[in-house]
Amino acid sequence: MTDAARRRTGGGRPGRGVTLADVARALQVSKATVSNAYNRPDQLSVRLRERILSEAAQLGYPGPDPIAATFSRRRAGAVGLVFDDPLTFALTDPAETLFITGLGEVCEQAGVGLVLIPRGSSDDFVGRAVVDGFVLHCDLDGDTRIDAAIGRELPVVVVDGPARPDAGHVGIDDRAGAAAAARHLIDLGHRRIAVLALPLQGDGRSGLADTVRQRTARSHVIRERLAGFRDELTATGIDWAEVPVVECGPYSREAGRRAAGLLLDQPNRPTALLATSDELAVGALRAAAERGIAVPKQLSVVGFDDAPTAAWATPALTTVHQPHYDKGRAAAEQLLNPGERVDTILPTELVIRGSTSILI
Amino acid sequence: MTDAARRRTGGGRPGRGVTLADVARALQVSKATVSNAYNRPDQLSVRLRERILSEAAQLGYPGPDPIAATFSRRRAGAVGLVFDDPLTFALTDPAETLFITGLGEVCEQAGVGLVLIPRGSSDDFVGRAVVDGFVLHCDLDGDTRIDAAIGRELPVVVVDGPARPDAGHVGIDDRAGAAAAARHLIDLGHRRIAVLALPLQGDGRSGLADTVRQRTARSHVIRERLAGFRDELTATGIDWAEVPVVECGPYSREAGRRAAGLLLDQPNRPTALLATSDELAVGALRAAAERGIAVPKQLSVVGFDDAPTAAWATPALTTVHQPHYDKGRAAAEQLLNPGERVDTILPTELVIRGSTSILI
DNA sequence: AGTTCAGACTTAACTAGTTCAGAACGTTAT
DNA sequence: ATAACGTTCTGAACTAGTTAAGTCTGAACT
Repeated sequence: MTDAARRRTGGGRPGRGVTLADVARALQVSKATVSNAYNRPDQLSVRLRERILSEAAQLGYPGPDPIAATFSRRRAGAVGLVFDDPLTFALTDPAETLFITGLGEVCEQAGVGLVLIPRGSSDDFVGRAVVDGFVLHCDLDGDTRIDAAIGRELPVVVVDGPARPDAGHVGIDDRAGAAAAARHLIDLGHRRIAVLALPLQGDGRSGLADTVRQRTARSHVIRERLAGFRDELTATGIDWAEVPVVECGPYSREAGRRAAGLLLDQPNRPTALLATSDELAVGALRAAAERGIAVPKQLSVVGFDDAPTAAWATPALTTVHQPHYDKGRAAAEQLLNPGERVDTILPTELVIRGSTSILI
Repeated sequence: MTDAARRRTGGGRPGRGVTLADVARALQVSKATVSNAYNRPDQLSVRLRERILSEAAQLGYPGPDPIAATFSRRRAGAVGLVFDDPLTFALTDPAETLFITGLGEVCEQAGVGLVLIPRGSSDDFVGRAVVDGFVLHCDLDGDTRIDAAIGRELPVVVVDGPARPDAGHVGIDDRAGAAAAARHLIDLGHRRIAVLALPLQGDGRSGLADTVRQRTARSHVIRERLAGFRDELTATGIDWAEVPVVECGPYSREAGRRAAGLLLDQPNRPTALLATSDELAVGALRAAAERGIAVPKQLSVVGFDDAPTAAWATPALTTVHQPHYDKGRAAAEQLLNPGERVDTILPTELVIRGSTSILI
């Protein structure tokens, strides 16, 4: 029984499978030629190529093993995507989804795969991922996974996190965006304003966040947005220390609903809410509806993100638009195209819809 | 200048990086020992391990190259996920997102990555992906990517698509679920019913689908759901050929809104809509609201999926619940755990909320 | 003193391809 | 006739680790 024949029977796959070398041997050609038959058809005659392909089929050779090819080429053909949150939370946010879509679309066109890197307990997964580069949608100061990615000596793009000299960066001006939202409410006459904030740390705490906790927030984005709110409110003479900032847990919509509920049940309830994400804001809309509080007549709500849900909410949500989809595209393009490190700051824009109105 | 020193400077990374062999040479130990220092600390003395790790740091060795390690181990540490649609559409559906979440969670716990396989123009990406198995959320008959995946001789699980003898399978009883939805409307007294359907083919067509097109639909799931509707309506004496079935394009919500708009603008408009997904149904709710048609008083709407959006819609959507999250988990578990091929059929359940009522 | 054994480390085989520099050979231009 | 050239194919180096089996050493036990 020949080697090839024994393998073909593969009555339980005990030995390795058929390899490119087997095909080459069977046809008395070199490995290079077989490899070319698959990868560079112009490098051999049509006749020989057909013979090789048919012999391969005969032997049950499934084509060059991608793992070995990756090794030879020293190119994985995939980029890794790292989130702050475990997948469970990350994908529940439509804004994040939109980001991935943009990222995925560029990857798709470039023919590279997208690897969702598991969160795990350590940085291990970043160190072990078979990828040609990383996009880190990581926002927390001192996230060791950013260092781990850069340590791999692969191209790295950090999105929304703090810019670093040794990695590309894509982000928005969170502070200015937030300031525009706050200014809008102030212009409408609101003074009793409360804030719904995404988690400030990675520690799972929620509830009222005092100014110390705000200052020591590890989340770069949230710190910036709170600063934007503060800038405008303070400029209007409102004492920021008196502004309730409620930190919400994961599963934003439900968390926003609960947090808004607490604020709205207070005797001297706010006339407007600033949320650091649309999901929180949509939760707040629900909380208001449950209490018979009319939005925007009795309560104005502003979101942040302009996720697809914002336009579909009832009432449609006034929010700070940021180009999530373009953020994904920009990150992927920066990663896939060689060249100098760049720092892309995309524009934000206040989108006024039906959830805000003049204070009566 | 020694080899190692030259590499350390790496003034433009012209040569390869530092390898495990370099570290071994520098310390006069074997490659095996250096490998063990990283992968099996119990195989060498603590002292030596520390020396190795510190020398590695000194030389700027970033640890064993994952690509080479993958090649040696012949294990990628990742599973591939294949969708029907390009990522652009796939991720816009919250139900799909929930599925990925379940899948991702099991992978995360098992420490394996999740690779989103690009759609591309051919099956190439399936043939070239560096993975240990595939989950195919593929629904279209004759999808060659399923064959390509099975051809790789890796474990494969097909979700929602037609069951195959040579691959695992996870699905629901679409026909029964759809029948329950139709029965519900019939029990409420509705007789003038129209259907909003997800795409029947991969051909991008939309609009009224006649019974021929319904029968020849390549989408297994949609064919089954339509059959479920038909079963119940026909049993009640309604002529199925007279029931308008409108096929909607991608970006379901907007497509559903448009399709529902067409139906509702007709002189003898339906009193109830059956949608094959919640996104379509939510679009229909919007179309009704835009026309001042009260739901559920003047129009009943039933969805399918019970995606998170269903409960948050106004009014909350009556829909057929299916366990997307568990579907994802089941698929991952089946893929990661060796053993016999199994066929998992998960339960569906009609969830009655506020979008349906008795015909007045 | 000899046997046994565990711990620490080495040897060498193995993973399955890709790719570049040439070789062989027929064809075309000078 | 000869040089130049293009096509087709080969040889051999190269990718960077993992791992099973084996060697060596010293200590404990008989």
